[in-house]
Amino acid sequence: MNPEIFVAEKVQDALVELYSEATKAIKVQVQPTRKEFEGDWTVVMFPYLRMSKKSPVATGEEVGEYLKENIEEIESFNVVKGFLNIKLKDSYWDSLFSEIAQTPNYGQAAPSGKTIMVEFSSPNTNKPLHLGHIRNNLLGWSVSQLLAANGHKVLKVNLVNDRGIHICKSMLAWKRYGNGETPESSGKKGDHLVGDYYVLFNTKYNEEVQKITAEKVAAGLSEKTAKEEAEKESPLLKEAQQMLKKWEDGDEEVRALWKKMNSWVYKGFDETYDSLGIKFDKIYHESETYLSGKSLVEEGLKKGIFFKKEDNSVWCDLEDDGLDQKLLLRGDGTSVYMTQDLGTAKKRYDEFKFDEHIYVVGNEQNYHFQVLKLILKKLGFTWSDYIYHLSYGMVELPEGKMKSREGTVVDADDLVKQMYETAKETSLELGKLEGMKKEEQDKLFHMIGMGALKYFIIKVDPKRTMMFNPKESIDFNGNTGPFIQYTHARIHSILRKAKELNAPKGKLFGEKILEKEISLIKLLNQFPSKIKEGGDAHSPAIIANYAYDLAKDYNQYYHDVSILKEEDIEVRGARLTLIETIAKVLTKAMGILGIELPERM
RNA sequence: GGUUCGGUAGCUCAGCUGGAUAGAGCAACAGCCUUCUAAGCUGUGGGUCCUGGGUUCGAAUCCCAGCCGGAUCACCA
Repeated sequence: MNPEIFVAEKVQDALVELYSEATKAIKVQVQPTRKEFEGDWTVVMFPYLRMSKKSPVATGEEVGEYLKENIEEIESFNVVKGFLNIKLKDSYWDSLFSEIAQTPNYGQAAPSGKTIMVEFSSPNTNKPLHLGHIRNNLLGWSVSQLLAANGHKVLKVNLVNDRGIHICKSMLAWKRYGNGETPESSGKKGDHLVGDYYVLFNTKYNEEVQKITAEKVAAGLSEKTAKEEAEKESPLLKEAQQMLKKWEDGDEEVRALWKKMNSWVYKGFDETYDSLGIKFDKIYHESETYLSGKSLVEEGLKKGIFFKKEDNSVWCDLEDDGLDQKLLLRGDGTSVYMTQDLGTAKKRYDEFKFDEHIYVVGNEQNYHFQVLKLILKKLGFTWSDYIYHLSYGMVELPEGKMKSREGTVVDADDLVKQMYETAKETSLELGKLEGMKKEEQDKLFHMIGMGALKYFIIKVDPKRTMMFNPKESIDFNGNTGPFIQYTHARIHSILRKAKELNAPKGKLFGEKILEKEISLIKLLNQFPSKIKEGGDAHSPAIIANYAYDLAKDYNQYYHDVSILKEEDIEVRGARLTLIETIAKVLTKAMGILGIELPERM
């Protein structure tokens, strides 16, 4: 049984026995004893003073005395002010440890029977992925793994935004200025090639706008109105809009080009996903879903949930819920973003009957999801309560927000490459990889580079805006992925040597367990509850910070104790099992975050 | 203006279901490699936990008000 619950129960019993049944009304709060005091668990006595009618110290003494008399597992106690510190016997920790060590796949919860759908990534196909997408992808992936560790069946889905004016802009620029350039002919990655034409479109468009504005200003218009008009009148933009219209009408030539350029992009995306270690169970394309949801809106209109305006557009009034009116269908009957999302949500529910649907989408869409849930609820779908928007903050640079127009975006592929290079440089400098094959080294550098990047991003609470400084780059020392990877590698180094020495594992500490060992066991014992907590909070950051705590504690232990030189063969065996268990837990924890741990580095 | 998220060390971040003297890492400084990998360990310095009230035996944590910053309130997606 979990020691925390064990202590809580025993204290509760003692309170009832000593004072009154009424103490049951106040839940016993057990917390780990601060390390400057002696003991394992601390119970605060203040809430029970009314029942005991004694001073905090006297109450603590009385409860402690009762526990020591009656509970076999309790070694001793002390009272400081109103805090009752309880120390459990070494044998208790020893047997708890052996239980943990023997649990296969420790930390993995039993199947819950629940199905959870997680939508994440959801890129546009007109430009390559950047740092913001990386945060999204890493969050989506690790949350999925975290939910799986909680025993849920997880469906990872990606909704690719493959149609719209943005891709038409790239297409138009390519057609007009591209000379038939392809990824093969240019040697560029497909998504970057298409992205370059998107940028080119904007450059040409801006030139055009500037020129027209100047003409209008010369004709007597004010700077502001001239610019506004120019932006609308730009022939280039009009052409892109026509292209979109043609696309919607199924124009063969436009569709063919669209297909071709998107296929380049997908190939590029696949490479990026691959380097990040990300896979999906299902990929949706907006070109297939963008018309859905209309029938839902019409249904709601019939039921009187929505209303029509003079121009035939359909709206939902959310003013009673403290929000505004929301457009659901344009005057010409075409759908908007919200319409599609309503439609796809229903389709997905009908298909999978999910118990929860998580959308990993940036916090700029908080309003959208608030409205989405509300409208689904108004339409009578009770499962709207099980939609959860995992909202995350932007990644900012020291200069401020990333802006594609100003060229301040941090490209995902560049960053991955840079991480690899830094890992390589650092590793070679330290020179610990003699005798390792080139390919293995390459794999390792990628593992370390990605470990650094992923950990850096995941360890921050999702809802916070986070800072990324490319100049200082990502650290490899301290509270980082490589630190944990390194810890793991060193444990394995010891285990390898132990094997050579034929040292036995699986022994028990008996009475020779050290304080530091007990605190490591306590930490190991927390793992399942951390997984639960992280899952509830939808925050893999909790797991990341836990893994660091464990690795950090291990490192201190490592410097205090010689495992292989320990003469007592029982103790040595127990220690080997302890560090092996730590390695196992680290592997599981970091696996949830999508970070691999090497056995050598 | 409405809604919403944030404000903790010079910097990046933990801690927030109320508990004892608020923690890491980076940066600075001082130590530790014939000993299981020094991507490590030990130590020093560094704080009006945005401000002001309130609740409580006890508030970084909960409530209220205010200040600052982000996001959003589109016939874009």
